[in-house]
Amino acid sequence: MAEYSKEEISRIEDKWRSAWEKNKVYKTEMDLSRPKYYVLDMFPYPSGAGLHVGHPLGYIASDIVARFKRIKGFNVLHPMGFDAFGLPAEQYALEHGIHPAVSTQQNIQNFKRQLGRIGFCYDWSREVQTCDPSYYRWTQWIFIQIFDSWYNRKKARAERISTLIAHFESEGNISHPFPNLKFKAPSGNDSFNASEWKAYDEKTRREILMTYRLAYLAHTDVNWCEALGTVLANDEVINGVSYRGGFPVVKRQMRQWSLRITEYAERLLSGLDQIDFSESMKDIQRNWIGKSTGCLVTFKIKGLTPGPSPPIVIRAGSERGDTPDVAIAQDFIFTSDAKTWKALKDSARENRKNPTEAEDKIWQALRNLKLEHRFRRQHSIGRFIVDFVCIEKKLVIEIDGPIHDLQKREDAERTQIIEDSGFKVIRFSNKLVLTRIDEVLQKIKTELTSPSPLERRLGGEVLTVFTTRPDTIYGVDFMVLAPEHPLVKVITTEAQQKEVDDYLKYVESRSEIDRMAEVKKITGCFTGAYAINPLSKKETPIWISEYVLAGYGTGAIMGVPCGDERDHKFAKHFKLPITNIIGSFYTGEEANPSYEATLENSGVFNGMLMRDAVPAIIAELEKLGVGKRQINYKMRDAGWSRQRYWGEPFPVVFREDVPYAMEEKDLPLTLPDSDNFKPSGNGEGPLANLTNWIDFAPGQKRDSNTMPTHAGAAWYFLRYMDPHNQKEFAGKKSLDYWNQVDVYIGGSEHAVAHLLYSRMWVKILHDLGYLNFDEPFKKLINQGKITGESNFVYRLLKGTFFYSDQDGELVETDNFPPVFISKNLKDRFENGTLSQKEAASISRVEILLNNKFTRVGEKGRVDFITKAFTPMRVDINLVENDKLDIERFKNWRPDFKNAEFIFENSNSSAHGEAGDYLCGSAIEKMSKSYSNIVNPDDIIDKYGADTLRMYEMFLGPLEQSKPWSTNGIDGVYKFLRRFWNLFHNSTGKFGVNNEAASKEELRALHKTLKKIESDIENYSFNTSVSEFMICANELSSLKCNKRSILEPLVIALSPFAPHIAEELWSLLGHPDTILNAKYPAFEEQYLKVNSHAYPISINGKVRATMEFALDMPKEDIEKLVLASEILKKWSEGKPPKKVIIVQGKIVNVVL
RNA sequence: GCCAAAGUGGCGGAAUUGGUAGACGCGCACGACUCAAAAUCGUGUAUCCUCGGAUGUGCGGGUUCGAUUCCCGCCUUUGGUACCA
Repeated sequence: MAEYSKEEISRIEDKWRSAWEKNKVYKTEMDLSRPKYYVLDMFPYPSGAGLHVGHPLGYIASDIVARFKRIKGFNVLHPMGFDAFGLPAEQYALEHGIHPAVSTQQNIQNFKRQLGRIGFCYDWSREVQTCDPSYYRWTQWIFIQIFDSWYNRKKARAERISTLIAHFESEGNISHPFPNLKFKAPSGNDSFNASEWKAYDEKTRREILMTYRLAYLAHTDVNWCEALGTVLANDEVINGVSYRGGFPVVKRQMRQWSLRITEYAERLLSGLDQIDFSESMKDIQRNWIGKSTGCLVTFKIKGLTPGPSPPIVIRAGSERGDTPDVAIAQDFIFTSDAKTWKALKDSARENRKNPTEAEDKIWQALRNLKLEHRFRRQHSIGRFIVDFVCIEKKLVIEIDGPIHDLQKREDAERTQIIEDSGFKVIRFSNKLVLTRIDEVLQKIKTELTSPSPLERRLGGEVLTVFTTRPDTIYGVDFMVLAPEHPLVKVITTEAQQKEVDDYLKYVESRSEIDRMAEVKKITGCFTGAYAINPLSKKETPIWISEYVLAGYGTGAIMGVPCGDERDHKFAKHFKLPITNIIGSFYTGEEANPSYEATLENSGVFNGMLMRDAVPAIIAELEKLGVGKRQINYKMRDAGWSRQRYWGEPFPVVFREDVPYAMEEKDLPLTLPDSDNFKPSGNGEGPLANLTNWIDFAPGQKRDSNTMPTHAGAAWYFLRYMDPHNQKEFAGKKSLDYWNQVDVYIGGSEHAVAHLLYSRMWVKILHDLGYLNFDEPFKKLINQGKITGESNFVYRLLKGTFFYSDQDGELVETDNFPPVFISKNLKDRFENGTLSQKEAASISRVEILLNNKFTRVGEKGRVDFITKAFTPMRVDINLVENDKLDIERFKNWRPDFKNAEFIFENSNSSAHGEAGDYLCGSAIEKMSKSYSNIVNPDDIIDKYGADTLRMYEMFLGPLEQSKPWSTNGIDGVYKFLRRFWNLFHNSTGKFGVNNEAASKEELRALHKTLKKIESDIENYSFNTSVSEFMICANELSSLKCNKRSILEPLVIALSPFAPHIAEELWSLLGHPDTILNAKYPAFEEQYLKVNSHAYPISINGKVRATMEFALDMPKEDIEKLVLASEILKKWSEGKPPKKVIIVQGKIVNVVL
């Protein structure tokens, strides 16, 4: 005796949820005898705001797929977990003093409770939480594997670092040059050989290996916010200022971990062809990877004749003590600034008095040689004192004593800094000087006779650019360097020095905000130098400009104004001549980047189509040895350090500043418990505050950073396969069986970061032999975002209350309660179209406030003298149909207790009497901070989980974003009731009969079975809900309550509305759960019709329909149509010109 | 700016190897039941109209017997990206 009422729904749903849990129906085991199917949701970050109706959209869809695949006979893996490390919990801890571990667990419990109510078929025994040490133990383990790997470009795969060491030992790095050309061998060369490698000490070797590791430590930019004293994540920086507070953010270098994802650029790109992601998703990733094919072209720099090589002035560098600035000055020699010079003077003198044996030996030898260049000893350069220096030849000689051996690293740094100032540094060991002084002197002589570094650069150095348009090389009118380009220091002429200095200063002064605000602003400066075009031999001026980025390509470009818009603007702005190589394609007004033009003014390439000239010119450049085919990627390596507490600690130990991976047996490195989450203030993470943890053993240090939340999310789908494994991140058998995720459903906001990192980690694990697949996700579906409707009240701006005092002066006061004005009234007030009545209503409030708040001695008057109102979001639960619930609003926040309102309805009194306060509204994303969250619990309380599930699907196509609205939820609710009623008689008693089904009934059933199946395969759930409705409507009108029809239908409905389906299934007499039923096969025979109502169109307009048998030949149809009354009526006697008959579709007669 | 997706009744949306545009639902209107209301059930519901018809899928063209669907050119919205040579 049951009606599908609210009480009954809640009884049924509760009953089955607990039965499912009790019987562990969702527990999944490996079963090699059955095909597997892996359905995955993007696991949520458990926020304090709880689940809103947007979250379940994707989860419902995946749940339908999982349940459908199960009744189709697959062994379905459908797990859920939590992405539980992250910033919000840490910020919450800072604000409320609740430990992230505690708030995270609370939030997870709440999420699980909410998810539980919707009836998902998750196997919770496989739950993972990224913040659980038993999970992040393996995140750390994988990190170590990545750290212990390098990318073998020859084989295009990751390998163990041991294989790299083997290469180094047998042949140095000749076959596997440094991944980044910036790196040099300790000798200063681009490569080293096997014997050099063998001679390096442990630290040097480790430093070299670091430049190859797939997880590596290097100095990289962070977003430093001085005002907040902390480092910010990229998404906490908006337009160059901090997301909170709007403080300026600058780039600052810090030593951090990065993942060398750039090595995988090509495979991440080509892998897209094998996976089923939407085209737009692939485009976003392709865009991000940003591959461009082109070539490097080297231009000779026209020799400069600046007279004697200019002396060098070194300023001691900034307080932080990094690289000193270098400038070329006119007259005097100064190798430190005055202050540093002074500071170092005494110790230099001291050193000169007490030379080491080796130093003394060299000094005497140098004097005896009577060289034409003078050496100085113990001379300060920048902030260093060097052993010997020849200023004229910019040569520094350093003797490595026993102390030097202990500080190789510092020495290398020091050498670098000194060399950056234009000196060449040569080092000799103490031992060498003492035993083989001749050899040493010979080396010094050779150095003195060879050109100085500056001369060397000027004479031999070339300017290399990257271009995707080598075909335009004859159109190069100028070259542009990034301001940071190292050549700038070298090539600038005396005449241009000041201008260049000023420009560099300007660029430096420009903050991120300025640059972002004025992206298209054209600035630049001529260096005075010229480059020689390798093909046309033309000399073109070399400029610097901030529109050229140091970090991409070579940091230099060739300017082709007729073919590139930016180059064109640059040329116009600085009035540079423009060479036209594309004839009429260039109008003089704007650049034309076409490939279709025929080349002119291009020497031997004249007359060639640009498209064809690209390879031809590359070939020519390669032949001349001045060009090389090159592929560039926009993508950068992924910064992997976060200066945060609530994340995975890096499983490394620093000894003498060299990082070593922790041993596997020592994992996990657990996050130390602490209540101090404040940033350390010096740019390091909060862990830096825990010195006991950082300096855990003598001579050993830990990393104060933690990993980003991407780390835990990069592999969680693998852990689900074998979540309790204590020995491995997942067992090989499980990995092989469950394999790739068959369908992954989640939001498109993870298009780049999460999906790229997951793909990269899987590729690495694959390369290292742990996985037999190298793409994690076979198919990706992006569910649309569900946006919410926020409501606004309009508060009179603070500080806009005035009263006039005794002397009639207006005095500002804040002595008044908040006043809110109704939406439409506010609009009219703002644009000055208030009616008289409304104006009166407002002045009534003024009078009222006047009476209420004017104090003794404040003989004043309240005036609204501005029209400024602040929109303020109000909790949507206080608003219904735009009307604000005044009483609840007053209790909402304490400071609104005494709020005053100016109501919409001007007829009613402003205060105390009835009137409506109307709120404004806007569609925004659902967020706690917008107070516009719609909680699925409320919907379930009202309609039940089945209705919620079907309604969310009915809302529209899964992938489409849409605003939440409950309009129409009744339709779904009514459908379920109607469906229920098919199984019950008018008194609510359950009963089906066993009569044979009619043709119509069978047709209705099988049409639905077919449509549901194909809709689920196409992720078109909104249309499947429609189909169920149509079917229920048809069966209702057929008054069908036959078991043979209804039973299969319940199975088909069960993925969508599992609770009602399970109840009906049980009422139908099945003791086992419907989850173990089989999806009924549809049979084509029931769908067959033998005739079709052909629409008869005349001249393309449908005029009538005629019923013909489907197998009627065209000729017969034509005859019948031509003879019909319809045609007679419409042809008006005109003879038919042509008759088109599409069998089973349409007839069209052309007159 | 560039790249991508999308524009269909009052609303959510359906239909694309080119073949009856508006399925299904909401809303609305009318009717049945009821003393009444709710619930439920039934009927109708793109627009215009001289009631025969005409128009209609963002706008303007084109291809076709036939275009929401294909092609060209615009407009608008949303997402991605931001001087990437």
